[in-house]
Amino acid sequence: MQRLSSDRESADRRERVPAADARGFALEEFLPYRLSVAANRISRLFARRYSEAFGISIAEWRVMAVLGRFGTLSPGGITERTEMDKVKVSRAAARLAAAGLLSSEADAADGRARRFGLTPRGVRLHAAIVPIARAMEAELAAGMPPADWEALRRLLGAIAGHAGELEAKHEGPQPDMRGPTCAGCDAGAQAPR
Amino acid sequence: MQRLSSDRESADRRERVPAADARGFALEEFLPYRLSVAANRISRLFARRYSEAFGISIAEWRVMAVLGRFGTLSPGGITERTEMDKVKVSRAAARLAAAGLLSSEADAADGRARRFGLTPRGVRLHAAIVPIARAMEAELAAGMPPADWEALRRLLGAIAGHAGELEAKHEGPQPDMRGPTCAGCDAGAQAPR
DNA sequence: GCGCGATAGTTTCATATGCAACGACTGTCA
DNA sequence: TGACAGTCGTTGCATATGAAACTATCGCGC
Repeated sequence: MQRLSSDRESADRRERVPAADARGFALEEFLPYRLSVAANRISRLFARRYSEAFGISIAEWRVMAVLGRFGTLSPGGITERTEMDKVKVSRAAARLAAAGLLSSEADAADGRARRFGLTPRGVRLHAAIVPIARAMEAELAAGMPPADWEALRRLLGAIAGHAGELEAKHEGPQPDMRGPTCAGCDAGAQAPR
Repeated sequence: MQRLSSDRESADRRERVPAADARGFALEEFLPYRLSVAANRISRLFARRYSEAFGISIAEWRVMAVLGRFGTLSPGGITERTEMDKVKVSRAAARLAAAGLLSSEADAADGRARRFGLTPRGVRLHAAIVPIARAMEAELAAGMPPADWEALRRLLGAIAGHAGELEAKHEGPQPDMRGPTCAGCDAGAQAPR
C-alpha cells in the first residue's frame, strides 16, 4: 500500500509532487471503472428486455433461473446461488409468488425455512425466457471473436474470485481501518451524506 | 434471434421440449451474470474504502477524478466523461460543493451552464485518493498474470462498446418491441410491480 | 426439558436511483 | 424583436436498495 505524502511542511510541495502524478490519472483507463460501465450498460440492456417482454426484473429472473435449474430451494439457497442480498431475494421471491410464478411452502424439517419452487406457469415463463436470454448473450458475443468471449468469461470469473477474497479479508478482521489510508490526508471535513 | 416455440397446439410439448433445454441453463456460466457479480464485488470494495477513508462515494470520486484531469467542466462535460446519469452528476457535484471540495461558478458564455472545478482542498483530496485507487487496482491485478489483466481491460472496453451500440440501436428506433420476443410466451399476467 | 446463543427470513427505515417535469436560458426564424 | 422550439441543469416523485432490527425457530449444553 503506497504511502501518501503526509508531510505538512510545504503546501506547495504537497500540491505539486503528488498532483503531478495524480493529474495523470485517467478514469477511462481504470479497470474498475471500465468494469462498472460495461456491467451497467449490459444490465440496462437486459433489464429493459426482461421488463418489456415479461414484466420481471433481473433479480426476479435470477431467482427463476436457479429454481428452474435446481428445483426447489430455500431463500438461503437462492441467496447463495444468485449472489444476491438476502433481502433482495426475499422481495423478488415475494413478488414472483404474488404473480403466481412461485410456489412457497413451509419446510417440514425446519420451521424457520421455506421452500420455493416454480409453479407450472413459472416453469413456462422460465422456458420462455431462457432462449431470449441466450439470444441476447449471443448478440453481445457477436461483437468479438469467440476466443475473446471465452477469455472474457474466464477472466471475469477470476477477477470476481479474487475480489471475493479481498472482500472477505477486509470484512473479517478489521485492524487499523482508515489508519494508513487516511493518515495525512488533510482533506478536512468529510463530505456530508 | 432464436425463435422460441410459439406453437400453442401442445402444452406438453411446450413444457417438455424447451424446458429440457431451459433446465440446462446455468446462471453461473452466463456472462452478463458474471460481469454483474464481478462489478458489484469490486464496486463494494472500492466504495467501502473511499467512504471509510475519505467520506465520499464512487460517484463523487468519479467527478473529482475527471475534474482533476480536465480542470473545469460543465455538468454536461462531467456527465459525458464519467458515463453517469446527469442527475447523479448533479447531486454528486452538489454534495462535493457543499463539502468545499468543488468550486462552482456561472458560465459567462452560457447562462444555463455552470463551471465546476476543484478547490485547493479538492485538489489535495484528489491527490490523496489517486495513489489509494491505484494501489487498490494493483491489489486486484495481483490476482492474475499481467497479460490477463491487460486482456481483461481490453475486453471490457470492447464489450462496453458493443453494448453501447446495442443500447443505442434499441433506444432510437423502437419498431415492433415485444413483438417477436413476447409472442407466444403465454406467461399470462405480468408480475405486479 | 429448558434456557439461550445462533440461524432463517422478513420488515423497517434511511438513503440512492432515475424518469419526468420543471424553470432558466439560448439561438433561430419570421 | 419577439415568439418558440430546443438545451442545460435541478428538483419532485416513485421505486430500489441494503443495513439493522425484529420474529420465529433451532439445537446445544446443562
